[in-house]
Amino acid sequence: MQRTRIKDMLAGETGGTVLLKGWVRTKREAKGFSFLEINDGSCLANVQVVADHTPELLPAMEQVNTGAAVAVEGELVPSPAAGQKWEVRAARLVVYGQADPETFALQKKRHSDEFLRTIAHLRPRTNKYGAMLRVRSEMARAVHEFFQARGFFNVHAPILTGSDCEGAGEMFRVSNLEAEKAARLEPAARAEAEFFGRPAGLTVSGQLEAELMALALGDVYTFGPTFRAENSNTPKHAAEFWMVEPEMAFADLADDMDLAEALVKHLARHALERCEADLALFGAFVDKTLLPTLTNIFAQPFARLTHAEAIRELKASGKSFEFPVHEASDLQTEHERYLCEERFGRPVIVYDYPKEIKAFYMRLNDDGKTVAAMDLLVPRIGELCGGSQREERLDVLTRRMAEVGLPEEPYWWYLDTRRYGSAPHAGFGMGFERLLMLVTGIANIRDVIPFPRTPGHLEF
RNA sequence: UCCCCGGUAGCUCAAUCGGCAGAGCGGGUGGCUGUUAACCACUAGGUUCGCGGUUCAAGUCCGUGCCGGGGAGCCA
Repeated sequence: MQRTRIKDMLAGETGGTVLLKGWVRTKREAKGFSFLEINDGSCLANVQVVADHTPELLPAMEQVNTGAAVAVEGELVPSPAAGQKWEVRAARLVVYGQADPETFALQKKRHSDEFLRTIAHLRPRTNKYGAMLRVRSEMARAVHEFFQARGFFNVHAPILTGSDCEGAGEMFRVSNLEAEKAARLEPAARAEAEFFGRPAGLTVSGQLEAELMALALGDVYTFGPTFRAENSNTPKHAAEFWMVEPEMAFADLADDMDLAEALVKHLARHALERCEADLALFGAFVDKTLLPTLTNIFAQPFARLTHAEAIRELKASGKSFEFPVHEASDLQTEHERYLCEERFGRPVIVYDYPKEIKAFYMRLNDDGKTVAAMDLLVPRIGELCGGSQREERLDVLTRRMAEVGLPEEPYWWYLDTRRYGSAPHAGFGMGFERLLMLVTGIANIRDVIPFPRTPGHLEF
């Protein structure tokens, strides 16, 4: 007999014989029978099993505790008691794996996020993390749906890279050499001994490669892991995270902002429509304002203002910020939060930043002072997307590289795209975990990825 | 990396001025009950993060290290 997932079982209108397999959340003993709450991960809801203490069922039932993996065969019938529509009257009970109640870490009570991080191998079996993982999967699907419906191609950027200075952050070194042997070699000899014959690292961004693909396929996006060796210890940074990076040929900054806004709106709406039960859990126990916040995201256009206008808004606010507001500086976290949480009460896109505080590949505006960059800021989290129109003019690009002290040689292939058939193009990066923080209300990036990698943490 | 706060039972926390180490939940045993964060009674459970110091006496004070959280920077 085929097992029935709880999600399908509870959605059905008729009962009948079912085979149910899952993990016991709680066991309640009564006189002559027991109640089991079973969860199989297919949805947030458990199904209640009623098992009489018959000679066939009792021996197995005595082995069952919270956490055990079981199979139950029985009749799905309307429940006579309040609390659930259906329940299963057990005819057969098989225990696949027991869970010793003396040592099993997950209890029926609520656990702190900090504790659950120390048992990341077991936390998917809790309501909150099960819900997060289902939403995560659904959001990944929605990202692909969004782009593919718009004619974007999914391209796979390399994870191993030889580009030493992509500019987005500190890179992890990758080597197959034994550490002791490598340490004894001179730099040149060491590079030669490396697997790739040169220093290698893990990618900090697929953007440059995505640009190459966009200048051939038109509209593309990458969706893959990204690595930053920054010693960042904050609720919104991880050393390994997943990033969505669309890149569009024949597009300018306005197109870029339109795409980012449409993407975030689509994902917020999709979460509300397709993850209703799981989001209700987050709305009830994680962030009471979650559902209004998400609705508000697609209810109205995002605010858009230039960096200079943002500075004026901040100065006119009359607020005393810890960090002074200055025309030549990037916005501080407190500034970002003021703009989207207080001043506008919705997501905000800030664009046209001073060139000094942005990367070399961003397109120089006609004023010669600003670049066509944009940051999409959302309440609570701050920067969700960061992007720009790319500098497509070879002479301007090489001049900018010289200004910031970047050698041209390692970027010969990048510059080649500006020599041959260069075209205006634009794109951005969206941190997938930050999106999940927005959509679930979960406050720490370590809790929206199954096994978070942060400084000093490589367990699991 | 910098600033602030914290580390006590399996978990969440309390312990007054430096003076006998506590509670709830969870576990075990028994009872009761179509129960549903079940309930009632009893019970076991401690290197108070490590090291060093002050003191008659340290969970508590001092120094130091490790770990965790929050804020900042870096950014997605």
